[in-house]
Amino acid sequence: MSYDYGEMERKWQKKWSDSKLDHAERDAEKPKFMMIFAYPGVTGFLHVGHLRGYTYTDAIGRYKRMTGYNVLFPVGTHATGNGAITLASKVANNDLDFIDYLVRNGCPREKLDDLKDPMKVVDYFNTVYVNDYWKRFGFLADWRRFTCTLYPDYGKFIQWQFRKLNDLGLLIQKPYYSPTCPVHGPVAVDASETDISKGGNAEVQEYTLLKFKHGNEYLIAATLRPETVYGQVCFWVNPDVEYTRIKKGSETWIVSKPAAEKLQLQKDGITMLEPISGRDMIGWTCEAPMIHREIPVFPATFSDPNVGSGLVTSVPSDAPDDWISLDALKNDPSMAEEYGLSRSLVDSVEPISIITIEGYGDFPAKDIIERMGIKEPGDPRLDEAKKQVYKDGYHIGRMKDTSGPFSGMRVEEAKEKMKQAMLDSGEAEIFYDLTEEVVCRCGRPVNVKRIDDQWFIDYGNEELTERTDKHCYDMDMNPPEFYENVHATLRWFRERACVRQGNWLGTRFPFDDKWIIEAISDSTLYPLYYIISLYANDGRISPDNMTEEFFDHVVLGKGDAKKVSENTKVPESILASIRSDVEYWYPLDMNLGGKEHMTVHFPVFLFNHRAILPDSMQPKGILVNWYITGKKEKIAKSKGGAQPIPGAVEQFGVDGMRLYYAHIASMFVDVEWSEDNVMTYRQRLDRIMGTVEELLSGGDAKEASEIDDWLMSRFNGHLMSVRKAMEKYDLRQMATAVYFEMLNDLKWYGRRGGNNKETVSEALRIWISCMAPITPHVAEEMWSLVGFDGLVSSAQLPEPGPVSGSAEYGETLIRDVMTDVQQIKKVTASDAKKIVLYTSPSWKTAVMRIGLEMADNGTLDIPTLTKKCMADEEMRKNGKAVSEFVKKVVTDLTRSSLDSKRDMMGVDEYSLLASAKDFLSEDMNAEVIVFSADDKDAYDPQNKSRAAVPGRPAIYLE
RNA sequence: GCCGAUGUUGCCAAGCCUGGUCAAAGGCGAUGGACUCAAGAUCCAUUCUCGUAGGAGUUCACCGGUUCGAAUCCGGUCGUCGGCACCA
Repeated sequence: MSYDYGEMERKWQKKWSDSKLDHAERDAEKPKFMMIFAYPGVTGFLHVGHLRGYTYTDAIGRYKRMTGYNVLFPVGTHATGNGAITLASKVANNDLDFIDYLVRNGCPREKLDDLKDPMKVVDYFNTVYVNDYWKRFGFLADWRRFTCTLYPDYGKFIQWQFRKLNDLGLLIQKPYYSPTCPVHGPVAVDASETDISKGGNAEVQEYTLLKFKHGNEYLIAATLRPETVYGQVCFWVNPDVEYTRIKKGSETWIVSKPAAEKLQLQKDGITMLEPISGRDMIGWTCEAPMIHREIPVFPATFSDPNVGSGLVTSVPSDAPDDWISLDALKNDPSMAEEYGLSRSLVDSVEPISIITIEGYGDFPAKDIIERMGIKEPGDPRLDEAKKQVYKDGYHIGRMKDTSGPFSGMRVEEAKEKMKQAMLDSGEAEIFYDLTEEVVCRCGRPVNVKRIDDQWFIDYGNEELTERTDKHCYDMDMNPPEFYENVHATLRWFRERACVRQGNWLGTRFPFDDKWIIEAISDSTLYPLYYIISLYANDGRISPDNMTEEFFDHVVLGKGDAKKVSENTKVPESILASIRSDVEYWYPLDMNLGGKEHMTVHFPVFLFNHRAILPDSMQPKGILVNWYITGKKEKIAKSKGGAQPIPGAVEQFGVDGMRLYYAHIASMFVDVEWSEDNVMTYRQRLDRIMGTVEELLSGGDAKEASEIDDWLMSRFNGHLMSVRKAMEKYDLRQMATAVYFEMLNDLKWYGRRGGNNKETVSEALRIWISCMAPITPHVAEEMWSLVGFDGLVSSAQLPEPGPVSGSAEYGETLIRDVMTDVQQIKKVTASDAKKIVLYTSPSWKTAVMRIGLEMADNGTLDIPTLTKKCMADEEMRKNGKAVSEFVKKVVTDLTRSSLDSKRDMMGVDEYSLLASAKDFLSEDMNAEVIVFSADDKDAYDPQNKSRAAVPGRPAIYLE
């Protein structure tokens, strides 16, 4: 049996929309709940992983709606950055893989021409996200409020946000070092390669420039390892390279020509002087920084004028290149001769051991060379050797006692300290360089340039950090680990570059429009904007109206309404309405996002709220969800290999997928996508629909019986656990109760002959209401099938009625008996034709009752209970059996919950089993006879009745 | 390396905070049975090991500790995953 979910989905989505369920309007009568999921970046088609978090959001919103809240659930997209530009350029360049990806995901071919324009790309995906994903999934989002970070009105809001940050002194300017094309300015260096034609994987690396005094000029070496200066024994110059002198302030430096050009980009007051050949410098001595020793200048061909300064200080102990080059020089007398170096000078240079690394000897460089079998300078494996020894040294190394005041420090720490010491004494400077050659798409070389006027948001501000941190304690964050860790993350934040130049989409920086506000910084305060976007979208206000004064008024309540109205040309009534909306909806109650947001988006979201908005508008909750993964790796949008959403929806149905997301795992673990798993959820929905149909077509017992009490008690219990679970947004626990436990209970109800119309109807009302948050379409379908009024989506979740332990206990007993019989059958491998049950003798029940009373008063122990029992004459006759049973009862009562025992005592087991005789007999296909163990005439050939205790009838099979 | 998360019975995944009712929920898969000409779906049962009476034994990454008692608390080790900044 299979249902047409597609038709069902369309039908109910239309009804929701017709009854404006998706509209959220201020309603002072109702408590509000405002929620969002972190809007996605416009970078391609979404995959089944994204819908996980979105589905949680909608389900939570629907639940809140059904428990009395007025819910605002707006959506939008984030298109800032170069994503859309990249996509557009791929289309423009006729990238066949990419075009295939578009078409495979449902993009019509005739649309392709349009998509050469980045803005059209954004529009296209905005439509796809809203129509093909969110609406298709049945979300009750308020579509009228949709916004995108590239909309002009959104831009106005962001500019206002930056004005406020500036007012608060949180915008600061300081130098920043960025890869820059001489013509196009700063460029983005990343693998997507929109700005550059070569070098997408390059990174900016920080070198320490060390100054070696020679006469009244300086040889400049660049190093990544300032901590090794105590091991310097000589200096390398490439004899075949022409270097240059430069004027740096009042000093004269010697560096390679490319280095001189790069330095001009980063440092002030540099002028080029005359060149000098490397060969001429060989045989000089110079004074090494920090250690202030004269060291000789030796020839080395490995030093590359394009890397660093083109000059290298030599630390043979820890640098494989240095070790092997020194070795070569020592072992080849002709080489020394060629450069006029004396034998004794060369021999006098001995490596100094400076760092101890576990697994290495005194000279790590030597060890690694030998281990890798490297024999001579120029071996390409030296690069790998260098990386390895650097890495090990940095992470696990310690400075030996040859390192002066830095002796004993961990390398990691010594590195910073030594660098700082040399910077302070003027013996060193900082220099940035790229790890590989980068070429702009215009063909010109990209180098690191100092930008003096880079803007930052000062997240390092102590006062702000303190206040934000404090607010976090008042928030509801899930998982709890995030609540714990967010404080450390907030403290870790420093200044963050918030604007950039170049080929990017985004909002212009309000104080200098050569800058564009970057992607993280324009997506921090945006939930607030959804309240205002409603008015911008329907034309009641336009971007021109949205001045600083306007936002100050509607968001912060500043200014006189009349004046603001005059200045902004927005009617007073509109201003008042927006202001009331803001006051009603804000703060945001829940912000849901994927785990990648924990260290970036969520903290800046919190910082900006705390900085700009008053106490009453601070966010209340954050919910983090984990991923759906592919085999082995995260399903990435960019890879495009994941199953397209529309196809998945076709295959599994929206509700099947929604149920899958809700139930497959806790929100806080990654889940591997598996079509088989999703399919089983779809089948479960089939089964549920079938069960409802069966229940409706059943007869009517008129009189309610024990099984009806049982079912209602169970359902009330489930209803309570559903509410409890949803308090914590625990959709999984909720789904377990609704789609598994409740279904099983209904099956059992039927199996036990339950068919009272009223009970069934009441149970279905509860059941279907509980399904509405997660599988709303199926719920609506069944709701109307049963004949309930209106839409379940706008109904209220029933309040749970009483739960009766004793009503539930009876069925537990019957199931236990059935399990035990199965168990015995299995062990004895027999197929019993006759099943005899013996309920507990009354004296055991009496002992249990007395024991329970004592446990209630806390006076339960073995001797006292024994004494109390022996006071009874009847019991004394069974003396030995009683004392043994007392022991059992006492351990039993101390271990298990007293409630369950109380429920047990409230039931007459004999009549219960007797009334279930027919059912048991039929179900187990055997004759069933029930005796009380008190019955002297009972049929009991093996004296099994002895074993009977309360809650556990004895069983005899034959 | 630093910070964080995580390791449960064939697989997925609850339980862990708040120790006992835990051989450990639920789902998937598998096996047997019912239904069916048959397949699928559905329903029932079983699914760590042993066991001709409802029991016993050994388990929750590994080692050690606390406790009358540990999957749960503490310490250590190993493995896996994520973040480490201008990237959304």
